[in-house]
Amino acid sequence: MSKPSIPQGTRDFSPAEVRKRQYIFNMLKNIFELYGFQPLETPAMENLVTLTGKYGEEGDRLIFKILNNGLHEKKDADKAKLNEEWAKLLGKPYSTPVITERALRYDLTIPFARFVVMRQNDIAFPFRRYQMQPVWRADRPQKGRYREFWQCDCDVVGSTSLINEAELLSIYREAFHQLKLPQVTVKINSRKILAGLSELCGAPEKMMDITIALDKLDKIGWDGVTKELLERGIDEAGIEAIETIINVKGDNAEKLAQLKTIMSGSETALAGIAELEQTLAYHEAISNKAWASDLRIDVSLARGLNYYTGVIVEVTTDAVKMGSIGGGGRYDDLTGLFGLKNMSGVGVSFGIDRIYDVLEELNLFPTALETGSKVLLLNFGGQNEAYALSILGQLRNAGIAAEVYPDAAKFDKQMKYANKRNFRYVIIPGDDERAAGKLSLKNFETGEQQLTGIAEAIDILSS
RNA sequence: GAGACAGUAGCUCAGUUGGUUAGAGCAUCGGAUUGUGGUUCCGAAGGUCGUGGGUUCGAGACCCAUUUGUCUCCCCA
Repeated sequence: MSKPSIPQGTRDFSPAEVRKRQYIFNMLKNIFELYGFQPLETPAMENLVTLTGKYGEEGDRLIFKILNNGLHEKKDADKAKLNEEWAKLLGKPYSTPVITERALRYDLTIPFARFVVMRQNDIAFPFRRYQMQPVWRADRPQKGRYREFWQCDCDVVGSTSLINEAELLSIYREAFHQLKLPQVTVKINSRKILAGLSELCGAPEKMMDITIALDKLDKIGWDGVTKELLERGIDEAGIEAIETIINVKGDNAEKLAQLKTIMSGSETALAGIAELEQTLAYHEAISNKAWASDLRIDVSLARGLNYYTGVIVEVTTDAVKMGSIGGGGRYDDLTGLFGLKNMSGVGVSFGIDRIYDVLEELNLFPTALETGSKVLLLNFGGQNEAYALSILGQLRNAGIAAEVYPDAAKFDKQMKYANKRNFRYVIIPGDDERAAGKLSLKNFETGEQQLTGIAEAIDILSS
């Protein structure tokens, strides 16, 4: 007999783990609702064509494809076709509707864009929605990386106002503040500054190369970035220009002022700088001084996804060695991929599995999360069992979460069960109690026990 | 796609340059104790040592292959 297992990179969530995850989900949901976002859910699977080509070459390889079923029902002609396609498939990274035409959701943004295009006539724009669902990636799992993980996304589509950016920054900072996550940095940058950067170093067509190299600054340092820039065909003068810009120091206002001077030769960069300035001003107006996170302009922030066009954001914590715990940005033409032009959107995503791992590692979950039933009724069988059931019904009618031990097992066994399940009270409805029309109520934290009437017990349990 | 490490009871792990019948803790079940748990004591059950081959008088240990998992690079949340 082989031991059961689950697929690599997936996890079961025990009752205690689910409660902790729900603690995060509920907190985020409340914030999203407070900011006027509406819930949305989309299918676990999408048509493959909806997803392919949206996440870059690397992303396409990481999409989980679903094998068509019902193959046994195919006619002979289809079977021949099938064999032919299989032969092609085995050779190279190739896919065909004969073999697969559906795939598991890779993120929440593309399905959202698809939804917006499909329902464009019903939606009141600007449309603000949040979505908390699992996504799947055929990546190699490692610390903080899973093949099935949840994203909590929050996007506004149909408005170019930077108020949206400012509000999303607030949502991030409010959420991490409420979760009490320490040493959080919300990094902000603009794709337009990166585009301007590539103009200034004389290689506007190399923007992707520059951003990819620059994104690794934290990991490989400036020397490593220099090396990578050279490999990607940036000349010495260009690298020097990049270095000047990267080395801009000071608070956000000081950085912006310096960038304005250094990058005055690029209209694009100046537009990006103005965007950040306005975003920060809006954010200042709606933010709360109590939020502990650091909101910092970081010119080296790049972000992988290629559809971002304006402001980009990424959230990290220095408290634990972990990749980013959230990210997002502005995409001017997301729905254009599905034929709807001039529909700008901006959104952020919370990586709640990583947030969970960080809170767990730092022991930051509230201790009172493990609730569940408050009281267990012991079972003495026969008429006592019937008596216990009548009490059980009365407790539940009074809104008290209660359970009865389903078998007339040994007293000791039932008590041990109550202890292990962390019940706060145990009710002992035995012969004596039943004869008196009362019950024994034992407080499992203090060990105290008292004989009371049912109404009085309900009073105690309700408080 | 590339690399490092690991796989022994349900779980976490010991296991001496290769030497009788492979151990512990926790969990489970039974008993001391058929109305009093969390902190008692006694006992029982539980193993093709991931799989296949090889070296050897002898392999849980050494070698090769394979598989699964963890981690790192790449990329990402």
